[in-house]
Amino acid sequence: MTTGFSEQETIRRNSLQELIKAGINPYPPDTFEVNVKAAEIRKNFTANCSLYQQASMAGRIMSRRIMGAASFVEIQDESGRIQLYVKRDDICPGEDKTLYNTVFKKLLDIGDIIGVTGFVFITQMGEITIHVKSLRLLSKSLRPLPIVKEKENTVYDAFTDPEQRYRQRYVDLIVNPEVREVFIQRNLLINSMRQYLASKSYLEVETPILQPLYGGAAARPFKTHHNSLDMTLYLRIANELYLKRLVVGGYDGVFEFSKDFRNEGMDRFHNPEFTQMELYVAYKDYEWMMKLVEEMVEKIALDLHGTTEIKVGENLIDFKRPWKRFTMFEVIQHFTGIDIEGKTEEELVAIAKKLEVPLDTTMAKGKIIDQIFGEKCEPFLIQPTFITDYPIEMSPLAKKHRTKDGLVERFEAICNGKELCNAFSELNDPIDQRERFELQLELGKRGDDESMVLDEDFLRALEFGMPPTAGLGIGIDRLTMIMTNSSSIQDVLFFPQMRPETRG
RNA sequence: GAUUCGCUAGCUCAGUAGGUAGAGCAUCGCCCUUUUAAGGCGGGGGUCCUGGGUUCGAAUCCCAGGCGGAUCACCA
Repeated sequence: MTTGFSEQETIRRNSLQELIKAGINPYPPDTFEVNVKAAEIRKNFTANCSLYQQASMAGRIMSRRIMGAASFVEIQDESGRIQLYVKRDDICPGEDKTLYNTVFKKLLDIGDIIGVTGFVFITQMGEITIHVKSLRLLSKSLRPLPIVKEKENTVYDAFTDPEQRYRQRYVDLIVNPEVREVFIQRNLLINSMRQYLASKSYLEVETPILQPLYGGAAARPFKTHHNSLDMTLYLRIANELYLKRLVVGGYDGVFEFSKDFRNEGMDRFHNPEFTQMELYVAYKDYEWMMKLVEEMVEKIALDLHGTTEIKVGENLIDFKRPWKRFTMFEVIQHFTGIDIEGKTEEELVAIAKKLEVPLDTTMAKGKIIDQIFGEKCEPFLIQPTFITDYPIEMSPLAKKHRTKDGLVERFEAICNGKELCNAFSELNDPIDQRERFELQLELGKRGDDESMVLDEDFLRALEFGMPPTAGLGIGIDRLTMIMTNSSSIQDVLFFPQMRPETRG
């Protein structure tokens, strides 16, 4: 054979032809009536009960134990696995035993999707099982599945190669049930958050992903081109500036679950596309927003786990309100013993050097402080903690602090050593905003390739007047990682970004 | 991008002075009508990631490249 198929693939393709010859459509077009799921049976069925005498269910064959004229098969549907008992004389009541002897035993394989009807009973070994009365092929599988076995909570031959798991997520989902669970949790999390926001009567909106100017965050963008307009467009790095335009427009509470794109390095916390939820509420400030974040995240933990305490790696993280709060200066003093308040740029450089915090020449005062915080404080903040009052230089969209010179009304929540969200009292003074953009342009000239660009239309919107507004951005992938105890962002994305597959 | 580890059958892995490859499961054949990592007997299956080099001979040693993981740098 010069087909390029493996032995097992060839055998399955031959079986497919045999099925067709036997008059069986391996991919039948009609519906199969399912009246119960595996988990439902396993949950409700007890010895001698009269439930599920006419069970009809469909799923994928995951294992087979053939004992001559009777067989045990495990099939898996969306809800889990259940055992089938397939007896020759039951599925072949007449003289013709072809369905069992040939079709079932020879032509069906692990991985095939079948539909069965029968009654539920419990075997001598105590396993809840469907005694099959009829069996039908619903879809033939042409590739061998990895066979994962388990006994006494030990898993054998687990499908673990991360490259294959991420590239062929469908296989990962079939054979690794805990993976499926992570994405169910992700969906519950998003639903919980959406429900919380909807209950406050905020409006869920959609804003452009393709933007002529990228803004709202400090990051490098992806660049693309629109043919008809013959213009450069950028994939959004944040939705902040568009959402604020909507607040100018008169919506007092808007939020968006958004895919954002940043053209930067990848590691276990970063994928080029990721999901954020951004929220803007008029007539509120960052103090108010902290309360909202605590309440919302606590609710999510309760909705997902029924408790505020979540095990993440070695740590037990408690989302119970209220969370600890420190100002940026306080937390730096706490971890380094140095009070950096009121220090000049030169003094800060010296302090960073003393603390062995690496700097580069493009870093101005704000970035140096952020760097010290990132090196010396952030990794050690395990329990959810609000850090407040950031230097103005690193927050060009935040409002100046009402009492503290040189600072803005901003907070981040840190959890498990990583930023969970970022929020501030939004800058709504258009004159100040223009000056801040101009400062960013200066930083750009100095070599900071993440500095923001000036958005004239956004300034025009602000000039019409934006109410005082509190804004929030919260990383959905990061929050999902914490809530599902996942150590890599790739484990909470169905299809993490990968280089193209190569074949030698 | 840097450092480091890995890449051998469908899956998980072994391969030990360099002598042209092995196990378990899966697969194929036979036996077995309540088994469960079913069992018994027998069989097949591999561009050893790719390309060079050293050598009589390379999965194994050397060089270059590909892909992935981990750590670091930038960032959420």
